[in-house]
Amino acid sequence: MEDIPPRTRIQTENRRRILDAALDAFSAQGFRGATLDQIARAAGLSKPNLLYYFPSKEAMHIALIEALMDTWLDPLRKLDPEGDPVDEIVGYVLRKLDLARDFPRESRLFANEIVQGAPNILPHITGPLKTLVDDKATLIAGWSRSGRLTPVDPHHLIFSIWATTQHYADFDAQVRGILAPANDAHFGDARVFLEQLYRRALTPG
Amino acid sequence: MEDIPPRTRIQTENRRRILDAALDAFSAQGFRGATLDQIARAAGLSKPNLLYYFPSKEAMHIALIEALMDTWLDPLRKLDPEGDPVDEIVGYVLRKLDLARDFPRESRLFANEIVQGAPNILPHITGPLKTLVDDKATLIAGWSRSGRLTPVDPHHLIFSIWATTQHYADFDAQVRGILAPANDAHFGDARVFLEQLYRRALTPG
DNA sequence: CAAGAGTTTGACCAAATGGTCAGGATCACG
DNA sequence: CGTGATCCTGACCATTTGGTCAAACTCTTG
Repeated sequence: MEDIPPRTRIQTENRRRILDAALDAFSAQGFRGATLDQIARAAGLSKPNLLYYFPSKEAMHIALIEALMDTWLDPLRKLDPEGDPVDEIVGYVLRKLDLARDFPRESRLFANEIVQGAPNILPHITGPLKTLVDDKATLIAGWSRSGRLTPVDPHHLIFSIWATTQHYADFDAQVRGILAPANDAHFGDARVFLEQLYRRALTPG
Repeated sequence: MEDIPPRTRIQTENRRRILDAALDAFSAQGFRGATLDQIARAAGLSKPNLLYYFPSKEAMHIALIEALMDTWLDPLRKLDPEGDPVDEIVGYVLRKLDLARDFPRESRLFANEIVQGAPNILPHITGPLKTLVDDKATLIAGWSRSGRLTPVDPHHLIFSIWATTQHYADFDAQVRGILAPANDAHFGDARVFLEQLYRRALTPG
């Protein structure tokens, strides 16, 4: 639960490098697929040195996931009850898509964890995450009731937004294999498509 | 490439049991997370016996993925140029959702593979899969041009359908954690939501 | 039922892997 | 500059894991 904050500069810097290397490894090969040797090499440290900063491989994994959860849900928290419903949701979609483009490793780390049954974060999902989602679902339901948003199941709307946006990070290999783009240009097309999809589906009338 | 077909009844039965156990293991824990001992125990066979039927762990993985690819893309192949465009696409969505409900292990196996960079199936993705998708994208683009479908980027439409439907298999742990359903009832709600989402977004006018 | 093909297994192995530890190097600071 | 705290490492260890193999068992069929 409580993190003892790093004290020295060396600690700050080395913990950062370790977590960065570990994020590379875990997101690309899953928890079991990543090895300490590999992480150590990428971080430029020796294996025992890794274990000087983190008591175990699992501790690195947990540290990464906890750090992730914080920022990951930020776009959802920003859903503003005062704004225009359709604009708010479209804005959420686009912010989430930005996250997928800018933090694909974090997205894949999360995906790996959930696909394998969420062994380390089920409590978080059924706790704070569920609370937040239920809260925003109520907001969306209110918008629907007021007629400013097409009536939809709010939970499944949120699921669909997660799915469509994270898809570009998690299934990047497939997307690139099919589109064969030289760069990240396809994110622009995805932006246009998703905005249109949700705007048309959610605008009443 | 070429499979030597099993000859005896024992071979047929044991290969089936091994692949079933391997699918359980690989889909739940990824390729590296699954162990031969675990698969052997689940299949009710000894570890050396496993390796009598398959030359290596990887051979099991490849056999599973190849078997999967075949049926996985069937719904997309069924997109009928003669049908009503919106109905065809909605039908595709619902068929894909049925697959996610009925074959979640296969979906997760595929997800694990892609998230980790599709090391074993990139050729298939850039080959036959891309060909099929490009073909159907052309069909959808034609529907759009004829005015019977809202103009959309066909590739991203297909991606969004994959994402929203497979989400219910791949992120099952998260969906259940948030909805806390006692059974598979949420698939009914997903059905209603997705049909509405795509029908509203794609119907012209 | 004899015999060869097909099937199964216990014992074993090499490599990989997460982790430990005693001691040495380096740094911060009085 | 001395000294205690912090940082780092080579050597080592136990376990796990994918895979091998010779021998034994069982099934089929002439």
